[in-house]
Amino acid sequence: MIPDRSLEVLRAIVQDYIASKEPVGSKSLVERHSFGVSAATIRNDMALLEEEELIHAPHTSAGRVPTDKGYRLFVDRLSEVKPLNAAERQAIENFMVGSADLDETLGRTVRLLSQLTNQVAIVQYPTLGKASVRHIELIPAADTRVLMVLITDNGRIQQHVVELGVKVDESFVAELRAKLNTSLAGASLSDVSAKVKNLATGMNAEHTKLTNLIVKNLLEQVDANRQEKILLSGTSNLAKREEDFPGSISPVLEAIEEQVVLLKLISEMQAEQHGVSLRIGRENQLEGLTNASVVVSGYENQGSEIAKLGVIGPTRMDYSSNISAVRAVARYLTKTLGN
Amino acid sequence: MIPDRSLEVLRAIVQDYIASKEPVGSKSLVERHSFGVSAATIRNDMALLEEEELIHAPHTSAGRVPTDKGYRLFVDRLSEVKPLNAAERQAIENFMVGSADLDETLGRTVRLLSQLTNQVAIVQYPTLGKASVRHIELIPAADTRVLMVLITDNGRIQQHVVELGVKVDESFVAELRAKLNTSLAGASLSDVSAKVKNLATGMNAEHTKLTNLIVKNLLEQVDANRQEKILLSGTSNLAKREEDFPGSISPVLEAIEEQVVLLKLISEMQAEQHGVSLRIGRENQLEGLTNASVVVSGYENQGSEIAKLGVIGPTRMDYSSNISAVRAVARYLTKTLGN
DNA sequence: TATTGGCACTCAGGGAGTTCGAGTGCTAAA
DNA sequence: TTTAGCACTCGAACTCCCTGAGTGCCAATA
Repeated sequence: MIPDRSLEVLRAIVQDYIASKEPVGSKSLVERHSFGVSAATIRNDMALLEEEELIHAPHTSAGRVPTDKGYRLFVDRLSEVKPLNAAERQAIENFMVGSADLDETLGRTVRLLSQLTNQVAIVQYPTLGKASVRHIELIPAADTRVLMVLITDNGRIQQHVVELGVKVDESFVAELRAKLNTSLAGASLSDVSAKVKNLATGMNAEHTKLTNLIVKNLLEQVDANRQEKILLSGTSNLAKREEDFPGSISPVLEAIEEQVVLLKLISEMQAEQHGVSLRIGRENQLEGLTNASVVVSGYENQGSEIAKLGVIGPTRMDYSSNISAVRAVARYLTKTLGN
Repeated sequence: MIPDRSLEVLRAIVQDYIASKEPVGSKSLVERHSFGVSAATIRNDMALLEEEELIHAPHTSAGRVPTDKGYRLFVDRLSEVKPLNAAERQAIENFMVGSADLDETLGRTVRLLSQLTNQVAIVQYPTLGKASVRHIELIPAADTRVLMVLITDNGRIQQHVVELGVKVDESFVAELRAKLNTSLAGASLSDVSAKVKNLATGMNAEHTKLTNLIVKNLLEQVDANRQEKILLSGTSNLAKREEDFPGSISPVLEAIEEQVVLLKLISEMQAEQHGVSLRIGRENQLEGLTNASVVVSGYENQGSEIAKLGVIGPTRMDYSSNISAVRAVARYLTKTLGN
């Protein structure tokens, strides 16, 4: 395999490159680090690293730049996670304190994360998948419409207007509301479908029709699991790092504006070591994100992971800091939701 | 005042500059437009326009570029609003059809607007100001908490978790819910404060305390009028027009990320002619938006304006098209909400 | 008085040529 | 295996120069 010193050289290259944003050459490397060998030796090591496609020279007479593969090896084997400093911890505490409902908590979280990392932060709303029903509300909203509100035990509230086509009878709505809550309160979302099946038995034709319509909408809403929501913050941080994205930042912005794609991406990411998961450059397999890395971690409520949060930045990012920030914020959010 | 032909020259300069993105000179001007006079005459007119600070030369031997003042005169007096073409109308129809609730409708609207104009689109959520209460829901959410949902007749739903500090009695919550709805249903939001004043009379000490707590939260929510929400879309369009923003697009992105500031800005804008309102460049009086223009229009529900929508782009934008797009989308949204 | 042709002048942008220096790979010696 | 030495490469930065679009002004003209 690759000898130890060569790995040290890789580590040094990644660190210097992140700090200076300039391709790093053998000479400056021996100056800044004490390898105890000469530049020529380092050059041999670099040749080896290039062979392994861990680094790459932009042109003949230039220094080297880590490849995606090089960054990957770096984060997996060469970097240690930087613990947050006191100021950062304090910032987290301050930011999260006193948020009342889910919307506000997540809103604060995403802003916190973008400020902490100076990257684009994303926070996914809790998925309904493992949650259970806390309450269902039916509220006549206009002549022929009913507003259905579904509240789940992870604090999420979904609302949807159901168009019934005919004028609704308030007392019937109240009755249906009671029925739904009796049969569904506490039920896990995956069980809703079964439990609600025979709700209309014993009703007259019109009421059966209405009930089925509402039930259909309820199931849609439960299933609409995939229509997840994402919060974004710190887009302007991308523009500040413009030079890190060859060409233009425009495709990057486009990619992160496509919430559906973004959701798919982070859903696919499974936690690796350190409790975080990351995709580097082309690993994202997304056109616009070839020069971007994504760091995500899951956050939990009641012991089960409900959704993810993370940051997106240039492949040339400070992985140690960002990983620890994402991890810390995920933990704090889990803690906050626990109360 | 400024003679007619000089104004024609200004119009031509604005149009050519928007199309070509190059400073426009006297010669190319006479080539592209039939003024019936020579370039030298046009130069005299241009000197006049420069005197009036309507145009400006980036450097001695370059063509001219409109100033903010020049654009202003152009939109106010020289441009006619381009009607949308059939394809655009069709796009609007297609986009808006079949959206059920407010969230979805506004979400579609903002995406539509950004696609139509190729600019950054913003849509403000309906303000509560002139709305009235349709329904108030109180739902025990955890031992010591109650979820309060406020539904207004403009379709907006606000929710908030109230921490009561003590274990709540479900039947009392139901009773309070009934009371609130009896006294407030149909009441305009500005009347809520008065109508709710004596709600706690006749209750025992603990219930009085709880009631007041909930009422306090309700009023906060009603007052939290200013905590408006804004939807954004098409941020990547900014990056595509990067060259239109001298320096960097970063300050522009920062400005539009500051929702509070943005809200203040568009709230201040009062409709001028054509039913739209616009701010050009420095008229925004916002650091980051000195090279940006904002076009907004109000949309309505039940005959009164409830909020605004619009686009943000470079001062060098196609005002005619953008004004008509904003206006059309605002109308369609009003129509959609009317149903 | 308004318009025009003519003319000298300006200056950003682009291309060509040059230098500079950081960086490389290779080789032969330690 | 490491190192010193050396010839070589090539992007970045600089200078110099030219070009051409554009200007302002003036005297002649309609």
